[in-house]
Amino acid sequence: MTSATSAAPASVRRSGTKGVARADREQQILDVAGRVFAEHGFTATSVADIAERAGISKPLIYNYFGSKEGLFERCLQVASELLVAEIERTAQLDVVGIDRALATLDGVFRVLAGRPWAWQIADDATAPEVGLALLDSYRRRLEDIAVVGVGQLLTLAGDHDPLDLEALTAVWSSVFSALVAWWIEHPDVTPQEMTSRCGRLFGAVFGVVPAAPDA
Amino acid sequence: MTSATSAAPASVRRSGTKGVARADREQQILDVAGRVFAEHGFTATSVADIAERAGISKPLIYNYFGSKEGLFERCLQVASELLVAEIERTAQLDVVGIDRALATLDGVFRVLAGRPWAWQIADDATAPEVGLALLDSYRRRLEDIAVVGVGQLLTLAGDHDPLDLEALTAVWSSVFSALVAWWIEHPDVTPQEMTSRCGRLFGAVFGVVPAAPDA
DNA sequence: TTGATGTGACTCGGGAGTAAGTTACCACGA
DNA sequence: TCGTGGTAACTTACTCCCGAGTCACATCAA
Repeated sequence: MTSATSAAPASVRRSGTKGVARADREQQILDVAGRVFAEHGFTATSVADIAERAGISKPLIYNYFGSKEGLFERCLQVASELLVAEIERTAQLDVVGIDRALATLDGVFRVLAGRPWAWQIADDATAPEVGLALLDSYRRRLEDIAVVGVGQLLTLAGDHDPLDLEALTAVWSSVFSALVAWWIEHPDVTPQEMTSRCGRLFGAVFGVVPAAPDA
Repeated sequence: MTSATSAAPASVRRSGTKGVARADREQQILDVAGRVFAEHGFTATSVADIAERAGISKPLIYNYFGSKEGLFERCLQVASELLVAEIERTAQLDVVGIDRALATLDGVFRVLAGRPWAWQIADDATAPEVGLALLDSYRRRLEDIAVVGVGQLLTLAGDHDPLDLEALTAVWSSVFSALVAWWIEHPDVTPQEMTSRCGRLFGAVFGVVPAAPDA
């Protein structure tokens, strides 16, 4: 209708707005960036690659996020808020022991559906200086919660060694990461299926069948 | 004679051999490189950094290893041979279940003493193309062994789901990595202490006290 | 003297970051 | 209903620096 479309260059898009609002575009970039950062790590990821995958140009990223580090920080922030909120919510529930672990896993799987990179991004060994502080506080908050659950288990077993607590907490975090990583490699599996799978595995390992979480 | 050397600086060492044999120097470079690669990942590590930490110059590394990727591959190879040999040795023993897991951990901790990077290097998400094949075959050999042990546990619990086996194997590998990583952050702890710590933790988690390995 | 060990000083490509321009949407007045 | 500016969204085409890889040469043990 509007006249201008008459001799519009059908194939090649040139510069100029595409009618996408800044907020939407930022969201889209964050999603792509999070995925790529999680896959290759901060250093091995190039801004040009993110731009290409997002179907935009590099300067737009700099326009919206200032720098590669700024983009990474925003990704971390998104992931942090998402996960910490969910895990703190689960920690409020009055379940303990294995059932608490399962409930936490279940919540995280639900939150992570569609953006599984949010968990992986915290394990980046190549994160820039500025991100380290954020990363640390983020990890610390998650570990503070894990320590409580793990501590219950160890106390129950009569183990009061603080280093044992520290080590087992690290192990538990790692188990969590491994399950998420496995899930990412099996995209067809739903969060619900993951939770019931974890239930089975916990049962086999601990020799008990935990109560099924409300599915 | 040569004009510039007029005021020959007594302190600064210039070029020329330092009397170190190639084999020794290669070993030294591999050790430094493995450490740095494990810490920062392949991409985030610069050859110049490795050279500086080893107290030599960059071209010597290229002279001995051809390229950054070549150096990385050699590191992988060293780590692979070291660990696969030890784990296959342990797999020959006729212990099963938790005791087998403990025996494996014990052997690996002993092998890793002094070069803990050998385990971490396999988890590099930024590894170059050429290293990927090597990395995969390396991981696969370790996992083939892990699968047997994990399979015993699951079968015992009446779980015959192949995906469960796959997931739990990934978890077990991850537990292994976490314990090694924790150990690296606590350099004072001896391999023997690590093994007994693992025994305690396993006991707490599995609710049984496993037989102590021959220390 | 010869060959192994070793280095200073380069080249060159790739990726972070930038300057300046281009296009489309959207008020607002006539 | 139509221009018409103003501004937000977007790009091309750069600069610049850091790090991989190289070359020619220096030193020393035998």
